Amino acid sequence: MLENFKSYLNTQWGLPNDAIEELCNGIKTKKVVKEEFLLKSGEVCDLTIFVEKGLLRMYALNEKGKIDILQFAPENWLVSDRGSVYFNEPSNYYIDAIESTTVVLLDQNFIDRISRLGPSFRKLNDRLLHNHIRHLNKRVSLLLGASAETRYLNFIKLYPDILLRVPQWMVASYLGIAPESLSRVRRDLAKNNFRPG
Amino acid sequence: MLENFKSYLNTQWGLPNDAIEELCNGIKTKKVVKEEFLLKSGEVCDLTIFVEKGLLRMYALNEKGKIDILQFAPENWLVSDRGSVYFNEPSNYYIDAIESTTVVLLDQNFIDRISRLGPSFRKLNDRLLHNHIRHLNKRVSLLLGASAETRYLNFIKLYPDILLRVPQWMVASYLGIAPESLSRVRRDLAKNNFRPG
DNA sequence: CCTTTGCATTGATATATGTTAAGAAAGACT
DNA sequence: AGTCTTTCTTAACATATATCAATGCAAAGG
Repeated sequence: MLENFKSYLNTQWGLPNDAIEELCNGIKTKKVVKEEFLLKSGEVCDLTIFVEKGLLRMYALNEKGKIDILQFAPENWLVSDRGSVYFNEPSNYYIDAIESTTVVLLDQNFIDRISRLGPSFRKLNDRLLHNHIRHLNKRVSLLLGASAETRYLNFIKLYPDILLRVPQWMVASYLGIAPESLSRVRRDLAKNNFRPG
Repeated sequence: MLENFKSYLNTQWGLPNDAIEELCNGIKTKKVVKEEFLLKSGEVCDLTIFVEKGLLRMYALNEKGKIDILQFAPENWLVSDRGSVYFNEPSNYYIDAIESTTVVLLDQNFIDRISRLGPSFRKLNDRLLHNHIRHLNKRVSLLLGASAETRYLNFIKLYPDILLRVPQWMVASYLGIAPESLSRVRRDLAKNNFRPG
């Protein structure tokens, strides 16, 4: 139970095993069935989600009422609307389960407790924030200036595992193109002897 | 001299005036002429730039060799490739001056000194990071699912001042469209009695 | 086992946006 | 003032991607 989370606490947070057991006592976990929501637009997001097993997505609804996927969150990922948490304001995003998923819910109480154990949480969180910004900058620049094909190739390199776990239309949604367009991009790549992986 | 920066230190960082004078002693400022670079792709970014007066931009070159503007930085803004600073890796971005600009260069030495003055710097930095992520998430979701017109209208609302200070083709570059397309978007908006401001 | 449902693919067509080229307007420089 | 440069606009045309509709397929559920 919670193997991934405990291993994460150990390797990423640098916590010793006894502290981990201590921490995990009052911890909230949850089984999320496919299509169940952990956050809906309009709600204030008050927690960070660690994915123990399974796969989540975070998305927005666009002006045409369609889903735009901002990010996927497979095992060992943290996902949250950080803006909503930090500024305590309603979120514009949804987080739900693509697969049946086991998550660890990190609320303010947990953050407080882990912060008291030393500065390592703060350091990790700082790294996560910077990494997130770096990643988003890259994403923005690809969306600004790269073709659908380039964006798709980049996606494959970055998330080869996710590619195999979600339907193609979700990849298209992440890339900002129609599923039919992605199908054609793939056909053209195949024509030129491209093989993923 | 450095009025904006000092006022920023006071109101945003919550520093008292004597501490500010103390801090500003060894500080590095720089006059940047139009088109002069503060960061080039391939360099490791080792500082954060505060814009005292003037206007900077941060951009990437796309696969066609064209400029994609990630952000503008007018007075009282901080700009930096945070990823490059934090992970000490080469940047993919450029930062240069759109107008003749006076900047304050915040290097590690400055950060160290200001950190010693108390926890308020840390808190502000944390807020800046979260705000940045919130902003980038919004930008990504607009690029994923909104039309050029919607993105332009959003830009006007968000940066009415910048609209008047940069050539239209830079706005187009920020929006991820060709300058001719922006021209058409504007014509169509005008046709329907739209007036900015 | 059959039906239903969701997904991927394809073709035909539509639309938004890009490209090229030209000219007009506005600034910058001498 | 005149010349050069940059910017903006417009038009004609090209292209990437979207939309609509139909089909096939495979997995899920009765």
